[in-house]
Amino acid sequence: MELGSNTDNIPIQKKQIAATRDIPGPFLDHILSDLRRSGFINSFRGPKGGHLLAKSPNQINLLDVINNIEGEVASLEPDDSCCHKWVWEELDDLIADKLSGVYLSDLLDREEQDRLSDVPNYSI
Amino acid sequence: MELGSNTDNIPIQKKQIAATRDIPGPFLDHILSDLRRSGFINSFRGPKGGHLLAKSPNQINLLDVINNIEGEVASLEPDDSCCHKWVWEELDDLIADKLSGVYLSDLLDREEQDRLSDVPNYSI
DNA sequence: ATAAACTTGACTAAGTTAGTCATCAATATG
DNA sequence: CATATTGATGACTAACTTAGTCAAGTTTAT
Repeated sequence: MELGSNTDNIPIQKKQIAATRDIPGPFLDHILSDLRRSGFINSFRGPKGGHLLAKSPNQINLLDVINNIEGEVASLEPDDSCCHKWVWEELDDLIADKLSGVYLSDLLDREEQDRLSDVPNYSI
Repeated sequence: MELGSNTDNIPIQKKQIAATRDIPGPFLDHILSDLRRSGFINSFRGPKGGHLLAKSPNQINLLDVINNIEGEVASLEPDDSCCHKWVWEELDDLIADKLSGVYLSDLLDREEQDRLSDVPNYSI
């Protein structure tokens, strides 16, 4: 989200992400590492280093992110003859369909929407 | 499933369920206990005791079973203002919709279907 | 050269799941 | 009415996952 909301091409540093999104720094390392390995972000070392989204937010959907980072949503083995597998397969398909239709840009839009509708109250 | 496939009104014993469905006896105790507490089955003690479904298989759907036994599918607290909650809410609704449409009778039908189509092969 | 940043991997604590095990409670039957 | 058969319950355990911490590195702008 933080990288997606960054419109200029200057890398954003871990410290800023951690502070803004309230994620412990050392844990954020792992998240960034996962995103990097999966090709969602590019990272740059050294002073003035940081992280940039590798694709546009409207080309990144939740199914891709989850599949790449946590392993397949549908974690049933093909040869798994467990009873009633069909229910879980149908459910997996449903979930995959839903998630593949939600893009990072949707999350960003919604966040902006929520921020705007959060009307400040000045009454005493 | 085992209780659902029982058409006469004679209670089925834990031992038979454990053997047919390949579930360790002591673990089955817990499962039966959960089902009993949630009102899905009635249990009878003593010799000739056993377990019976409390409702007809077409009145038991997966959402009810899961909600009663494992707690709500949608385990988000109402006051949880976590970011992007809306995605998970929409997903929860989708899953609940799907599961509420799958009845124990559906599982039983499908199992019977699979059993029948499992054509034995007598070729040498 | 050096300090600011990212990189990696080993470790840990809490929570969940799938069990085991011992003990108790109810009841059909001789 | 004794007793074997069956279910009921709760304390415990092992494996796995998740959300982290921490201590080394490596890279690079200045």
